[in-house]
Amino acid sequence: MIVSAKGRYALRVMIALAKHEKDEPVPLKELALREEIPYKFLEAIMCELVKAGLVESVRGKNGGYRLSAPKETCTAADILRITETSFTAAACAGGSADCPRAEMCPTLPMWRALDDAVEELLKKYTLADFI
Amino acid sequence: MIVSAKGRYALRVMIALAKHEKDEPVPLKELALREEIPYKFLEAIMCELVKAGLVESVRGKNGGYRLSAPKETCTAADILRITETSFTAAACAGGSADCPRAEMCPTLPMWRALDDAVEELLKKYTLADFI
DNA sequence: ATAATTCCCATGAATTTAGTAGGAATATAA
DNA sequence: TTATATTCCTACTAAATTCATGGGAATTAT
Repeated sequence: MIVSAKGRYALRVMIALAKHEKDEPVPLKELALREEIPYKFLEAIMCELVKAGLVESVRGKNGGYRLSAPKETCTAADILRITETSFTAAACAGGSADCPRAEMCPTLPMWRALDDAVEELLKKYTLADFI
Repeated sequence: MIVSAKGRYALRVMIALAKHEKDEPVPLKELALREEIPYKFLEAIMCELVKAGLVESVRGKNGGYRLSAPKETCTAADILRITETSFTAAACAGGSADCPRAEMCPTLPMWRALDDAVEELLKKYTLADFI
């Protein structure tokens, strides 16, 4: 029930990008160095962020990454939803409830409520708030 | 960021014990069978619950387990705090903040707030509420 | 004594998370 | 056009954690 390193790295990198006011993209090399995140691991994370549309990439020389939306509109929830393989408290609380006990499970409402509470809280923090 | 099987098992077993109105203890064998939890795994879980004082054990023949407090006073937070090896959202948010970045970490307040929100919510659910 | 039980310690299997490696594709600039 | 800096893609390995099992000692009612 802990946020993964991947998720924390992603948040850190997004904050770093948010701090970078200029329009020129920031290369991975620089991000990895400055934020002390393993280069290749971060590469995989950036790929997910790009696919999710949170970040834009520019290929080739002088390329790199930049936020694809203003820092005021990107929330911690947006980021962690992508990096956390399971963003829910209990697997059964998710949409694909394959738990055979789901029907009569007395705790399901609690897991749902927990998910909602977490989501609500994380939505309150935008990248701008961290700067 | 998911609640472990161990935690869910623990909650289920505690609910089962709460349902058992009689004063006689319920043996592990019966609990494991009824709740479809691997016997030996549950044994380890019960051991932790006993050590934490949530459950009383009676050894020897006709022995077993029973709640050590009324079902109205034991909350989901009490149970999960014990079974989840990390009950916090981010390791750094815990008391033993060994993260070298803790000083200047912009996200720490969020992790703290998240922990608080989770704890508050889980405290609202007592064993009695699940029955 | 016997049987039913909890307790304790050690080990193994499965899954997930974290991190690494190599090279193809793309774009800039000299 | 060639060198260089970059992202993108696929596969793999290592480490950690979670889940589960096994064997037997201690305890207690009958």
